[in-house]
Amino acid sequence: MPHHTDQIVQALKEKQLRVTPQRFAVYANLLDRTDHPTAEQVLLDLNRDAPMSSQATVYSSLQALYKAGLVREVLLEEGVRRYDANVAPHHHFRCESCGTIEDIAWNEIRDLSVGGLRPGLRVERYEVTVYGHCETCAKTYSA
Amino acid sequence: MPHHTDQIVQALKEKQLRVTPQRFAVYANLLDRTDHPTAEQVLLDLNRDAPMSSQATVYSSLQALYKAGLVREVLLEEGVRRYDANVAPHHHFRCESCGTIEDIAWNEIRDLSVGGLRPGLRVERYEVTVYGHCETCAKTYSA
DNA sequence: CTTTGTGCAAACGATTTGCAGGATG
DNA sequence: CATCCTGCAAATCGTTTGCACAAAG
Repeated sequence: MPHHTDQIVQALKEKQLRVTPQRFAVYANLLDRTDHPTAEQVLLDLNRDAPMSSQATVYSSLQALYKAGLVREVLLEEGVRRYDANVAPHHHFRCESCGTIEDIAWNEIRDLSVGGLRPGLRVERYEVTVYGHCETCAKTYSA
Repeated sequence: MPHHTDQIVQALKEKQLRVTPQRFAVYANLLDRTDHPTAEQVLLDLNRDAPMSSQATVYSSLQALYKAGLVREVLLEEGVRRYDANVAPHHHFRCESCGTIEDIAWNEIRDLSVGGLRPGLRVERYEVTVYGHCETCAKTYSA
């Protein structure tokens, strides 16, 4: 339980978001997982035990959190929109076999020289996506 | 007209794809543009003068070309699937103001050390996405 | 001629929206 | 107590599919 109720409430309030049970639950859920779930996965998780939220509300909560800058969207597969509560700059690794996505800490990829691009372009930020196979899949489908 | 009819026909045949007017047109269209269009944009372009192809056919042509490895999908915005006939490895620049996407030649970004990742991960390839503002937008909304 | 592609319209799945009732600040 | 949120159902949008006919090899 790495995240305190108070911290979450605090974060929401700072962003002028009303603290409702549903919105709180969505954000807490995202903070507690690192698997970049989709809206539906969050919904399923929230309603695992007892009904907690509806589809429409999860979508709107995610949208609110996104606009507030508390979560980011991760787009690495066609037609799949994932969410991530880790908003600090970082990169991603995607396993081509099982599809899992894991974070790569920002400083694990260094020395990236983006300075040499066409002059006139104003570079603001960048992101690296690494594709390959995770441990498990590398073993299973090894080669 | 940088691409010859014969080359296109040749490329399709090599991939065991039947050469139909529609499929030819879709591929030729992609080869002639660098703006990473969506399926709908390709369709509109093909039917600009006279009806040339249908929605379903453009979708299936793109799918066939994609599976054959003649085009790639580019996913930088939520819910927008773009296509690119440049299948050589390269990076992308996306203007946050006008949304245009342009290619960054592979060798324009060097010295990327992907070796330091968690051992066990088998890295196959990577891609860099750079976000910022293009010349035009940098001027207009300058800061 | 056998196989594959085309085009229409209907089907689909993820996301969004309209709206009435309910909760938040 | 004014504003914003929830949840339901209907609407939307891009993409896919079923099928009859046409074209490619």
